[in-house]
Amino acid sequence: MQLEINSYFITKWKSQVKKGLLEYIIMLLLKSKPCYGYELINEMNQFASLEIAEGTIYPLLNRLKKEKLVTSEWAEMETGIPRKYYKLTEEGIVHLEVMKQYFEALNLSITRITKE
Amino acid sequence: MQLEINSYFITKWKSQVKKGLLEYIIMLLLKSKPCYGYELINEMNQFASLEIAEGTIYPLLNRLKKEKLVTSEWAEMETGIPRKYYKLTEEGIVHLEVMKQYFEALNLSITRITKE
DNA sequence: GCTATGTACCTTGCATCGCTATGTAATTTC
DNA sequence: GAAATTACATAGCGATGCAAGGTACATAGC
Repeated sequence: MQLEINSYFITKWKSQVKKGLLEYIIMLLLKSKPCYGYELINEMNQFASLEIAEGTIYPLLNRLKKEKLVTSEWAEMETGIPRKYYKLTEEGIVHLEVMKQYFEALNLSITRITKE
Repeated sequence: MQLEINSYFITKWKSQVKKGLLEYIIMLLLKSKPCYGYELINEMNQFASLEIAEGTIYPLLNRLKKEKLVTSEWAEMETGIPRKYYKLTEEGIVHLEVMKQYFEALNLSITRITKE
């Protein structure tokens, strides 16, 4: 008997893994350089092979802004549509550090369990 | 000016990180040995420093059972309250492998971005 | 015996957040 | 001038961790 993968389960799971981790990854990316929303979607896809929807990124960025972890600024382009650039605040950097510690500790535990 | 940590944000974030990762960690633990629900809470706390509530673990185990990724079996104890032991199925092992690949790839990306 | 604590299971309802779907508007390409 | 791309935004749905509440039995201390 062939064991089949329940792709519905896996798809659902992947989407759940993104919850929280997305916020972390976005903040990591914003720490290295300010980005605009549409750009982040491409960066995520390229660097992390993570497909994310526009309906995910814009609410997320607004949440981070409301929490004062990022600031945004419109940038008029010489050519093309105006872009809203997001930048990590000092507070964002401090929070990112806490998140990093948590994630790395968690990650270590997972690695340990995996190798058991 | 002192930069304060918004613990509410961090608490919320940690809870979000657990979404999805919890399912993965539980399955990893169950692969190494069959466990009962109450035991998993302690194992999680000990091995992963992850505090999880009972209202989290029992619905999660039932979901996994419904998806046929685990089976359960009552074990009458010589002494003490009966326990419901959960065990990863063959299907569960195969799914866990897919999840492992996804998580490790994601993890690699995060490491890369962090060091950028 | 009786109370408190611990073990072990379960369920209801809320809050959060990724995603689909949809919309707007400007720009670029053919 | 039609189609595709860039770039933003929002409403509503679905999935899931958690607080809160419940049941039932076991054990330890008084």
